[in-house]
Amino acid sequence: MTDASSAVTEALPEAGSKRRQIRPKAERRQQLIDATIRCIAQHGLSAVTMQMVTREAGLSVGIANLHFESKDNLLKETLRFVAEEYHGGQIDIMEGGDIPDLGERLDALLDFQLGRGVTQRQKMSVWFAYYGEAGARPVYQKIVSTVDRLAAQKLEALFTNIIREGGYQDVDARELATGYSALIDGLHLGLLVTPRELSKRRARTVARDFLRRAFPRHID
Amino acid sequence: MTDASSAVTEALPEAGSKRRQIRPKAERRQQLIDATIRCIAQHGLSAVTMQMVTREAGLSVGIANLHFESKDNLLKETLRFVAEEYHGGQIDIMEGGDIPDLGERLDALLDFQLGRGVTQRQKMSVWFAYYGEAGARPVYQKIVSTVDRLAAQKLEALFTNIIREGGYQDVDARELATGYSALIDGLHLGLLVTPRELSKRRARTVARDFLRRAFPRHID
DNA sequence: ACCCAGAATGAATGAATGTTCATTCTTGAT
DNA sequence: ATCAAGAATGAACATTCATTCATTCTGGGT
Repeated sequence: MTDASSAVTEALPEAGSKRRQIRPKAERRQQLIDATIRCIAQHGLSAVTMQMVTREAGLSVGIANLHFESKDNLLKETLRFVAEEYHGGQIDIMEGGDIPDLGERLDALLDFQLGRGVTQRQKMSVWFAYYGEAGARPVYQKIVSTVDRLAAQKLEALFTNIIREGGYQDVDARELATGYSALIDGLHLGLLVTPRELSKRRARTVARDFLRRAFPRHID
Repeated sequence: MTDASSAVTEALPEAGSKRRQIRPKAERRQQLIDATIRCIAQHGLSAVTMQMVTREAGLSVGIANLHFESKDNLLKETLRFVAEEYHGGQIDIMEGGDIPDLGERLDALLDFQLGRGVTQRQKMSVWFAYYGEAGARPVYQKIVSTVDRLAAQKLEALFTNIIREGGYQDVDARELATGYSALIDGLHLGLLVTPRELSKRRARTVARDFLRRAFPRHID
């Protein structure tokens, strides 16, 4: 898990290649999940069909039900993949022994959450497509809750360390972590829905200022 | 517009009432929009069907295409209604001559954004269901952008006044408004997807602390 | 060179859904 | 009472989609 940036954007395999290839199950599964992500980002969750996904993957319709039992399951597994990739990436950074300085670690986290190119936008689309359905789908809620809780704990731990190190007064790590997470989610939403109003640069600034106001001796 | 809390929760009309009623067009339209909101909240946007909506409204299938030309249009109008209601409510408070004290006005805004009961949760579901599709649907993006921009301007104006009144230094109204809006959106998301982790009370506290940190002389 | 486990295919199937429209019913005006 | 305008109905239709499965094909093992 947590390759942090799988090649979802890769082009379709060349047309004309009629020859049927046999590949291991795990590979086909990932291929289908990647295609699903692209389809959701481009057409929206409610418009995604099996034919669309398998076509995007360059495979036949029957294969989806061979490797996943149903469409529902494919969508569920796709959400799980995106959730684990995103949260896994965050957790790697927050635990990260590779960055000893806590301020720098914060910056790296922010970079991960609001950086990157087109790929990130695709993932964002998927992310919120599922959020939209989560209210009516306990399965989705559970998947997101599980990874979310872990990431929230790690963030709280990081904040606790920073508060101790900086000797900040009147700051509650847990509450600040909740606020920061919500802020990042809200900024993602803004980037997705009103990209004209909110540039990636400005989103970064806003998030950074939030952190600076809380931890002035660690940021900037 | 901006009744701020229409009776979307009202029960179905008594069964057994076979008598067909003729009502003005505007009333039927609202009836169908309300039913659509309930259906989206309960079943998710992608599972909503015309039969489901008209049944929920206690009407026949044909009527939806009589008052709205298509399902697409019904969904579009439903989004427009929710967007205008939510943003309209905010704007009323922010412009509000009824609350002269700026600190109290901020509190009233927060109350509107994170208060209320079940109705609010229904609206939230609808809200994010559309956000999820917005990436792939320019129409939705446009509807949201339009009302969003106006609300953002009003919020910035309010913050500007508060900054002037409080003599706060090193605070940019526009940036703070972006941050606050994103924070509220993110908290809504948390309330919807992980209600177990984030109570309404805690969401309020988090948002309030954001404001207090920025405007200490106006909050608390 | 042969074989076969199981990967891959895609035409066929049946269920679900959006939309239409001929018909019925209601209401207010005459 | 009568009538016309148009609101409301819901069976019928055409389409789309998920799923199935009989068949074909592939590649590693012998």
